[in-house]
Amino acid sequence: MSQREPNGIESRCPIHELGVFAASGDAITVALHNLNTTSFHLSPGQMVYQSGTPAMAIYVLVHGYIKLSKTTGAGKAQIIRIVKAGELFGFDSLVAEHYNHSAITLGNARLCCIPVANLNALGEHRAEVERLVMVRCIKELQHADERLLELGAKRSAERLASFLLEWCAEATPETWTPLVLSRLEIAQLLGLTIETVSRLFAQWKRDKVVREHHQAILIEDKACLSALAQAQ
Amino acid sequence: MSQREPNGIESRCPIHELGVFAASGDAITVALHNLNTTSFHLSPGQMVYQSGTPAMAIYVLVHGYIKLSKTTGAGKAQIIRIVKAGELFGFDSLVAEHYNHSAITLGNARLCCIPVANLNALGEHRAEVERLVMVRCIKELQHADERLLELGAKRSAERLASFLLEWCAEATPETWTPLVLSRLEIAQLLGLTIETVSRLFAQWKRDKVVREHHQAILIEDKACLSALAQAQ
DNA sequence: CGCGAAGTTGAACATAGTCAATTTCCGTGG
DNA sequence: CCACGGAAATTGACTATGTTCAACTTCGCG
Repeated sequence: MSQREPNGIESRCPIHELGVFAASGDAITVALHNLNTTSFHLSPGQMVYQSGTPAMAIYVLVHGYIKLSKTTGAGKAQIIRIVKAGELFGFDSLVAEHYNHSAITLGNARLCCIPVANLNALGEHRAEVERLVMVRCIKELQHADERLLELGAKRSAERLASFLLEWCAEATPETWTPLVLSRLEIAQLLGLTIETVSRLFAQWKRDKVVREHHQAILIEDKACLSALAQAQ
Repeated sequence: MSQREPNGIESRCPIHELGVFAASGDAITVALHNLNTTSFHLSPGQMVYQSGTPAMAIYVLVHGYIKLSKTTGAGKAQIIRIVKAGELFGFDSLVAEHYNHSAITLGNARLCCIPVANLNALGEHRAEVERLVMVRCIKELQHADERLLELGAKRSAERLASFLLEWCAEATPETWTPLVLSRLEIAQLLGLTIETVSRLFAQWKRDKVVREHHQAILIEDKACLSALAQAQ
């Protein structure tokens, strides 16, 4: 799967600089060079892989955001996870024939493709890389546990409040955080409808809990939003 | 083999006979003996580990069922996963200080505890075992994806129908499947209330879609239930 | 039997969904 | 630079799905 950049040149993948493999020692860093991976750019809304398609590579997101989603028999979509820079996705390729969800870019993205076949090139370091993958996978599982709790046991306001708090987790009280998701995408992530999300935003803007400018948001009253996230 | 014995006495763990490690070769099977794990019995409703508690072991369920659950700040519980015989749980111990959910038996259970510290005893085979853990973990992640779709994008009837179909997946048209979950537990698994679950069961019994005897169920009209699971 | 827990059922209610009408936003072309 | 067009978002009115509350029944077990 070798997509090309607009200029047609693929660039070396900065895989060893990424969070995923940041903790690895020198030996493994060197070994990763053997993967000879390349990074490439994708435009907004492009598909990295589609659900049901043969799974042959695991990916590292270098820059941007990716949404992983699944669709119901009736055509209703659910966003499974939002992948952030430095994270791994496409684990399916390590155990299954096909991907069990689709991966689509949100905005411009740069990612690094690691064909599973290339893992053999790692030789003795393969185990170390697999260990890193295992660790990441377990963390995703923990994250999934949390999301299951959100979807199964929380109301609309609690879900959206929790989401905003997590999304803006790194923001200081005065920094705006780009909201790369549309209302539809937020709805698909939280198991709600566009209208419900829109109404909650409107309410909270009136109540001076959050502010929204172009595509960015700012939490004005974090305490209040935390309370809203905690149910009642 | 797994001998039965009263509470308190531990017996050799039949870990190498289990589904988790069934695919492993002879070398790894021998290596697993080095873990020197023991299996033990738990009564219905006993806790294996509690959310927030130090995580120091990964478990293999030898016999019975375990529910993994999480609780909301407001005290509302969500069942994350039902562990079946032969499956692994407690992955958290491999990456985190604490478990992020609780594990409780459903009925009598026999399980095998693998303290993560003991993995060092595996020596060169550690990587192979970790690979097996990684594979299982990825499969759990796929399962979690499916559950997220259920909770986020399906209605009550679809969720319950899907659950019953999966639960009775191995049943032939005439075999009864023990339903080890109470109405409350089904509700907590599907993000519904006891009453909603009860009403759906009542409806489907009237419509001759399912039958329920003591603690067992039988799907009478699988086609109909499949249709119900598919939304509309 | 008789008790308590689990499950069922009904009626009222509330949360979120649906449908529809606007409005806002944003990119494109005149 | 403005006007236009289409997509996204907002808002309102209505509806429906599922929850809540409460009464009642059934089940399992001493």
